[in-house]
Amino acid sequence: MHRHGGGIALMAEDRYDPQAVETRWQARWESDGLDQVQVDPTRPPFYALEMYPYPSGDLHMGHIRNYSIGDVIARFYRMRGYNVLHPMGWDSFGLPAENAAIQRGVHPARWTEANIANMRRQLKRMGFSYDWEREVTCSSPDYYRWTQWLFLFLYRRGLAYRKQAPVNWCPECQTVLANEQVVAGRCWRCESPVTRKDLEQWFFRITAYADRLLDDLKLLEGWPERVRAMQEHWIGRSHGAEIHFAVQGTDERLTVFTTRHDTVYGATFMVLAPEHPLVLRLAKGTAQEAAVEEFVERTARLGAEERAGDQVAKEGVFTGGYATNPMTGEPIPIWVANYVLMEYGTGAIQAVPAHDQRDLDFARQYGLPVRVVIQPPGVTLDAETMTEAYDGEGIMVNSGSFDGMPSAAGREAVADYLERHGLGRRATSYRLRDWLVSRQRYWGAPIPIVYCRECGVVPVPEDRLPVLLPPEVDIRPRGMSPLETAPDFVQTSCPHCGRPARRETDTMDTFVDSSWYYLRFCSPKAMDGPFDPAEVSYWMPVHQYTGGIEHAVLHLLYSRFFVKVLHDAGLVRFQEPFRRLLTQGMVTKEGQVMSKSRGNVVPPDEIVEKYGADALRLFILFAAPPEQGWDWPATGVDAVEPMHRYLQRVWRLVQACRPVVTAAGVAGPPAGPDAPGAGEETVALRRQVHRALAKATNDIAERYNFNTAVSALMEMTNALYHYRERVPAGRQDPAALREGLEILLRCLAPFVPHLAEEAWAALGHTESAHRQAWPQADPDLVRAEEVTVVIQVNGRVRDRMTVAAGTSESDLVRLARERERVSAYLRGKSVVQVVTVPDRLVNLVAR
RNA sequence: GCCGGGGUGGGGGAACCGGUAGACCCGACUCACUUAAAAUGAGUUGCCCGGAAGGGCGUGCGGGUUCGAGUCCCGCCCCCGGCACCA
Repeated sequence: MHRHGGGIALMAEDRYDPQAVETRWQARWESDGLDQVQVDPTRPPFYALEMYPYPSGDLHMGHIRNYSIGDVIARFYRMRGYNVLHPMGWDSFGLPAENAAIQRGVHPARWTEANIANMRRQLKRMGFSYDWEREVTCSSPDYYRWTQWLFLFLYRRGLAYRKQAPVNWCPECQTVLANEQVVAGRCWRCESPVTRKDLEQWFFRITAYADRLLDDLKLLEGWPERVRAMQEHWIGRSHGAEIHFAVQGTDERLTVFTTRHDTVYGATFMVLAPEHPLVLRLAKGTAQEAAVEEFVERTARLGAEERAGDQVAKEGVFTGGYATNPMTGEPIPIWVANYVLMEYGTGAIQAVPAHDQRDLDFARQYGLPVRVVIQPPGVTLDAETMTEAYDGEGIMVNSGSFDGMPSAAGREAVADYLERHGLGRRATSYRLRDWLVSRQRYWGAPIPIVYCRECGVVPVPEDRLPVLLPPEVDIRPRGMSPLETAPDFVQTSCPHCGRPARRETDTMDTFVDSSWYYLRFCSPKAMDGPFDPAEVSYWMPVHQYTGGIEHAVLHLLYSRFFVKVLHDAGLVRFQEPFRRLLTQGMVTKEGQVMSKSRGNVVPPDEIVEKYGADALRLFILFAAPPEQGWDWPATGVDAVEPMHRYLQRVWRLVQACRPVVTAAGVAGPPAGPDAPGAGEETVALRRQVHRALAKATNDIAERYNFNTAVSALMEMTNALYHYRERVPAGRQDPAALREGLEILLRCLAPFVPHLAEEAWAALGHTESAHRQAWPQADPDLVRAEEVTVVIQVNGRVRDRMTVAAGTSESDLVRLARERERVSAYLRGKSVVQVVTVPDRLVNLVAR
């Protein structure tokens, strides 16, 4: 055994210095325009997109993870010959800028600019390969002009409208919120309990696209199941029926929505939502009037959480009115209760306590009758004593001429009957509501609408866009739009008749900005429209979108809606914006979200300073598969150190091999596995290198398992290191070493672009490592020559043997039975069955 | 409650189609180099019994299918994320 003492020794000055190397190459790449792209019809496009950040001031670990993943994908596809669009921009409208302005007296625009400058610096320092020429900033007039244009585009298509409605109000943010932005009754941003307000607001008619948004989820095979499930649930389509109930003593009728019209004979009472317009009218003049009024008033005051939260007890009062069950003709009492929502269905339900748990709870609480109309298989329900409603399928009973019908068939039969007799009709209901886009805040795109006393609601003509945000406005929140306080903004003339008119003073939800930014990136400087159709048709749809799961419903649903509208107008050819979606897991610290207020932030800047961007990138990719949540280790910044050590190891390897592999005559291919001169160790090395290459390629392209791709590259490094260290110099093939090193460096390029480039240049290359083709694994080398075959006796591993790959099954069995250790286990027994898996195992079943 | 994802060494995580459980990295331990330490390199490291050879146990729990189960099936438990009176 020969030993080299200190291994691959290096002089101190040869240490890899990430700070110097990384900044040097960043400057070089920038001046070379390495990452800039144009449409090129001769090459296949690949649009690699990561969700653009809100410019909060600093990159956090979630960004680093998101963008490191995206950068590997972008660089990988570039090396595979694709023309890769990889842009970055800023989701720069939004509340934090205003809050900072209020707290520190700095204008939101200035605050935003400063944050963008810092975060752009941080992104560049990470070496992400963005085409910065395409940077978009959605708070810039060049951008929001087109956001306004798109608002008008929706308006002209009847998809933007104004209505008076009860809306979610966040008292902390002093603005309204869309349903998607209310999480468990609280504001998604500040977590304050949301209250209700009755306001006239602008909405986008996303419900008109509910069916397509739902049905087309099936097309999104490249999306994670959980995201599709979340959207499916959010849209919440239910097929059922509307049934009309006549209100006794009036001409009124009450319509309910139900998915269980097969249970209509069991409807023993009705329940209305407290906001239902009929509630007060029904009670009027009855003994119940005062009680109903009191109840309605009391529930109206409550916020969403207190009103409809999980732990809120059901509560209601009898309205004094009766309806007629259209099937039985019986009078049934009409109640009002907190568990019925005005927003869903018709705001009224038929209560079938025997077959709906909520109705049963309510019926038991108030002593209302229970009637069994569906008989489950094998059990007999007792209406008097049952405490659990039976909501499954069964046989209809107590249901007149429908008795004996299975419930599924009964639904069809009842629906036919209702339709035939004008008592109701088949209907579909959705959870999805229209998207409320008005915001009573300053830092957003002004809604481009003017109100004229003569002409009414008048859109600002497209050629007068953008409607600019006035710079000097008192933005302190006061429950109304800050733009109200800017007379020069508010007072305008009607674009239609020229008379004095008022501008709309609300701004748009910032999710409108992000619903189309991916289109703008295709032609960021387009002057004639939000995007250039030719450029968009080359790049779109996005091939790979990477971002946080928190946008599973919000941003991803809104963007899908926008694309469908644009598609219908013939402006884009595709139906879906994002072909493949990768949602990376959250980075936490001690199980908690990293945040300044918690004081558990691991600052990327510090890591970059200490170990370099490459080490940080590699660390976060190596730690866990991208979809998985992951907790930053207790060692904090220093957790990255092992990756720094690995990069030093790669560098030492390259330095040590350099004189040998760059010597004259080494450029040719190494001797093949069958060449007479090829030493055993050399072939073994090449097998290891090519096998690791094949694994890394597959892990990146097919599985997005960057952690295992990195581990394959580490194994490749170890194989090269051991070859160089342990094989006697005379038997080392410099060409094989060179081949291995060059494969390694090209594979490392997407992960650690700076080190790869520096080492690539050190091997004498003058063209960038990032302009190289991704290496191809040689199938002859990937294929194993010798394999370890496991020998089992009765399913337990008892021995292993090394045989030539492809050894026949009969030979395998013969060889296995010859083994001493195996025969010891077989002594006194007879083999009754033999199972072989070629190249893997032999299992001898003996008794 | 419903939907989605998990539970594997001291830690992060591998095992892709039912076929060598624990790749790779960290930590720990031993050794070399060093006056010493760091760095670097060589090695050991799932648990238990054993001096060793060797044997037994082992992927949340209980069953099952199979020559063979981390992987498939049935029934549970726990953790994370989403939704939550949606009729």
